[in-house]
Amino acid sequence: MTRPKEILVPTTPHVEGDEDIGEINNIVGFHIRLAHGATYRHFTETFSDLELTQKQVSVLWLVDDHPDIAQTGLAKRMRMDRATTMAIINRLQKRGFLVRGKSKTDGRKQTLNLTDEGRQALASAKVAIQEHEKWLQSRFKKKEVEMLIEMLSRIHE
Amino acid sequence: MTRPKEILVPTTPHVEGDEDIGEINNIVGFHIRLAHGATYRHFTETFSDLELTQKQVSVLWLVDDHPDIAQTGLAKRMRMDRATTMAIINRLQKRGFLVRGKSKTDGRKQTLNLTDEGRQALASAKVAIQEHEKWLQSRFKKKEVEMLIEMLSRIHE
DNA sequence: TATTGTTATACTCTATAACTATA
DNA sequence: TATAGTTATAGAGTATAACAATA
Repeated sequence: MTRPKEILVPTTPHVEGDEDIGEINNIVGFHIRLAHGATYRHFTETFSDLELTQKQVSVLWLVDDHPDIAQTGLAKRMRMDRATTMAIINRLQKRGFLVRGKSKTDGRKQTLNLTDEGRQALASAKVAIQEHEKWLQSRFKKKEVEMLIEMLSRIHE
Repeated sequence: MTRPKEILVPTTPHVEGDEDIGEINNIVGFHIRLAHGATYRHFTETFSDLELTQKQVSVLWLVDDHPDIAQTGLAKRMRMDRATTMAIINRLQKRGFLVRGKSKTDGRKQTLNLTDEGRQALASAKVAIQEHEKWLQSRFKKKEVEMLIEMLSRIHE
């Protein structure tokens, strides 16, 4: 194992010759995971009646915003694999929330659209999302929310 | 379905009487999930040789920092369920990275400690984490990293 | 050749419920 | 009663690989 040449942003003071990368609390990835976990749990509680997951709501929302979107288009926006996208689409289709169609311009592609039931589910979901976001955003000032979104975007864009 | 009374932080201009909560891109939770996904994927690539997940590394790290820690102590620090913690511990034990012992002060509790193999795995993991964090933190100035961690902490604490 | 959708497969994370042992 | 660990179970997300149809 070769010794790393560069140690980036050691937010804790380092003793000369110290090759430790510091405390786990200074690891950004650690906090992203914890924050995601906390958000996930609160979301699940908020949505226990609706029985919709974060992913499923996001997909419904995006399909509603982009009628006739193809699965690959969805996959790109969600930063997901094709196979992963399929799994989620299948579940939503089974519950009658969306329908697959055939693209007129490209025989390989399919179109995705919400059913009336899907639109209704999305409307309920948006009410719950609002509550969920209130829980989340209550920790921040308006400016901070913008900053947080901007910083997170730098990671996933 | 009752109409929500309060609409918190609508970062897009709202038409009078508009009950829509806005664009999905203004939802903090959406960005947390995307950022987590991106981080997760990069982590997985970085750790493909070591065959360790984020959770597993975090557990190794925390056990190393807190010798004789009990599973519930670990669960608290990781914001995890007892059963979820068990599953992860079991995998790490099977690979010989940590050992369970008996607490001398409380018969119900067990102690967790790394084996030499576990310490070696952690050392390798920390090198990879460094690379991973470099990828992550390269998007930010040092001050921004601190801010991001502080804001994420408000969510999971 | 590349893209899109599909299927099969497998692993991790997550949570709930019920059980045992100990405090 | 409450806490700690355990086991069984189940669902969701993630990814890889291989295949068919189309561009």
